[in-house]
Amino acid sequence: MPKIVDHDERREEILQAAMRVISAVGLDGTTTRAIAREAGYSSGGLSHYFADKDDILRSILVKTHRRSRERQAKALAGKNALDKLWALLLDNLPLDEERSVETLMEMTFWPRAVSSAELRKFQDEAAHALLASLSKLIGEVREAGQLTSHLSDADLAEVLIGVIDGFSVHYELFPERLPPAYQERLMLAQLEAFGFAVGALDI
Amino acid sequence: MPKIVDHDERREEILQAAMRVISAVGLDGTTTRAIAREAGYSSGGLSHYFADKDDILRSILVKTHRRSRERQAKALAGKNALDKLWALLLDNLPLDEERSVETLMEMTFWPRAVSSAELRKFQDEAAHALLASLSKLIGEVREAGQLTSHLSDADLAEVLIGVIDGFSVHYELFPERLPPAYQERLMLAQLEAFGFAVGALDI
Amino acid sequence: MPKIVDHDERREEILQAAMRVISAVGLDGTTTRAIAREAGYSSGGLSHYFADKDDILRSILVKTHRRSRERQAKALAGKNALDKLWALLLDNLPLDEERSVETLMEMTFWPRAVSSAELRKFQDEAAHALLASLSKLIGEVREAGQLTSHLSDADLAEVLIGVIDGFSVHYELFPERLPPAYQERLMLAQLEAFGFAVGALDI
Amino acid sequence: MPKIVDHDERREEILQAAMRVISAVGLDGTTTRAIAREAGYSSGGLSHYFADKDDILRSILVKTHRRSRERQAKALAGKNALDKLWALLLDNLPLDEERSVETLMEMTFWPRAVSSAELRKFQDEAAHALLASLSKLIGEVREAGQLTSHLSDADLAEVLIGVIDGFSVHYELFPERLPPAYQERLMLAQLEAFGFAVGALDI
DNA sequence: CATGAATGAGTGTTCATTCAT
DNA sequence: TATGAATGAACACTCATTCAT
Repeated sequence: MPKIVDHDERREEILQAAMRVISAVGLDGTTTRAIAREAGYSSGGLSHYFADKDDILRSILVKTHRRSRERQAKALAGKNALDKLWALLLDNLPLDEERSVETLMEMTFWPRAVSSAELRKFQDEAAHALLASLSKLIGEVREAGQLTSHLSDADLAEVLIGVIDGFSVHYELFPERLPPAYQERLMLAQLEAFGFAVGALDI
Repeated sequence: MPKIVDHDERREEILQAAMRVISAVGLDGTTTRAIAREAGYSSGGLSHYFADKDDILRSILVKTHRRSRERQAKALAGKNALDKLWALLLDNLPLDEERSVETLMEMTFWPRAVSSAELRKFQDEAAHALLASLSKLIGEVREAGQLTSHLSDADLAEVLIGVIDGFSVHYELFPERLPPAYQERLMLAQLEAFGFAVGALDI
Repeated sequence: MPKIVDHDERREEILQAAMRVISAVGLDGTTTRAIAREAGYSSGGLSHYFADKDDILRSILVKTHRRSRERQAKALAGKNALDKLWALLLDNLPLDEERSVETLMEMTFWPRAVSSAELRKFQDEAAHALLASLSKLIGEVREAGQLTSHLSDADLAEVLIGVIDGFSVHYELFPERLPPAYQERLMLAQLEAFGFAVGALDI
Repeated sequence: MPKIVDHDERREEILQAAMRVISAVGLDGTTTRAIAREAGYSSGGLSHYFADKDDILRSILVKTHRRSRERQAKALAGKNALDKLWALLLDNLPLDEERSVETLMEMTFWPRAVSSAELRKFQDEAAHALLASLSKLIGEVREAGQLTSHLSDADLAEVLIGVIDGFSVHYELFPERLPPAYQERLMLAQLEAFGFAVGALDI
């Protein structure tokens, strides 16, 4: 009997290792050897689990997005529209280690997406999905009489996603300037400023 | 008798060429040869003007920030506080080709800054400078009775810089989703939501 | 209690698989994994039957030559010298699938033999054996009064083996140009031209 | 002024080096590093002159065929059909160092051609060109009344090209068995056997 | 016996950098 | 100054081989 390993589990471990390496030295400084070493393999050991380097990188994004969707599904369950909106916003901010790493990966791939149609398409779809979710929730909040802004749902969603990604960048670069609690407070102020009934939030 | 060349001018040309290359193929795909060719030099010709590749990249950021400061100095001259604030915000958005390229460079270097203390320090100083400028102007606007928000100047500055960088990212990735006019309109709505007297703006 | 397998049989199967792989992708593109997969084994499974890759390749030649000898022994049995000669010539031409594959293997190993003394020795012995057989048969044909050429037996053998290998190469590269029937016809013409009594052949 | 080199000359030198390496260790054992070293370059030095390894290998064949054509053009000039035919046959045999190396290259690429359509096409065209030349000359010889064979021109050409390549293989593998003079004598016997007026040859 | 995970040397290739001209 | 030839380290990737299970 040969040693049997759980391929999905190994892939996950390797992706975690890859993300650690990227966090430490940047995407450009990331070599397959470094990933292999970090994951506890020798130089060619990753080939059992990933076709090539690009497969690893792509898989990081796929995994990150899937995790994010799953986490949000849980975070939003059983809430009213306003609380859902709040939960969705928080979930897209780098408020804990897990989301911080996801944010960093996202940000790391942004410049690459500029010159890669495939990557851009991937990011585009994710951005549209988030915008659509935000818009829908904002519409529901408005219908519930908890929003007074004259801006359209789409406009509001666009502003909110902007703040999210802006905070994300600044937090990754200067974590001490935007600690999680501060991000939350500012995001809440943002909602209040735009006429959301933040007093009704279940915080 | 050696040929006399204007070093600063040549350096500037080379940096422009480098930025064109980076825009086209991304920072990772950028080679010194490609920069040299784009600038009209042969492979080793840049060594007279830059110590090495890193020197070129660093210089792009230095130049970009200096240009930005100079442009803002002009844009802000002879205006009242509210108009200055508006001008400063607009100047940091990718509303024309020049600022779009600057934004792209900035964004391109973000992930590198995560793993480079030197780069991060550079970005940090620039961010603090912008935050300080914004805070100061916001304070002046408040003193002029054109701001009703109960948020602190610093908090408001932080939110505004967040929106700026968020829009920047989205514009570079999906320019058609956030055309300049739309960015302006949303930014104006943002000011209005936070109680700035946008009616008094000289637009 | 270990599974009992017929080693020789397994070796034979593996060699057949190896020859199929070589035919399909060439000797350079042939990997041990590909051979193993083609033979129905997993990656390391061949090690029970062959020491290493080279052992497999070497064995292909050994096997091919042995097969060829056995086949010729049958083909020549009970014939007169002229018919034997004809049968031997035909047997060394790629006139059917089996001989075509043998020919391809032979040809595949030719360039390797140039830089491998061991391989060259092997090929040399085989060539001498064939030359000797041809010479002997030619001598017998001549004694039987069925050959008028003034060339020596050895010279005639050398020319005939040349034609065989020339046709072999061309057939493997461009099979449609030298279909089996055409090869036979030309070989017969060759014999006739050199004064063999081809009319007496039992075709 | 930079060091100016003659690119064509350097390419030629590199190809010569590559051919030496191939002759010594075989095509499979040939690495770009070995070629570079043999040519007097360091590991990456060939990239100025060849796009990649395949470019080098392809160029060897192209060069070999071109050289062969040029040499034949000279060898055939100002001769009658029979002498031309003889010259063409000799020129395609490995009778001196230059032609021996060409033959070895040809033979080295044969097995690769089996599994490479591009390579096969290249070899096919060359073979057809030679066959056509031979056929045409044979026709002219026949018209001149110097050929009595009842075989068609094409059939005769096919047999002759077969002998050529057969001798080529055997010479490369066992040079001492088929020294140049012996090859010539056998080829002459071949012509005589097929009814060519070899007595009229200007040897 | 058979599996397939793991190794690690070796490959082709790229590219920042140096430097003689 | 400018050229472009040359270097050599680094990279992603392949693959024969080993070996615990």
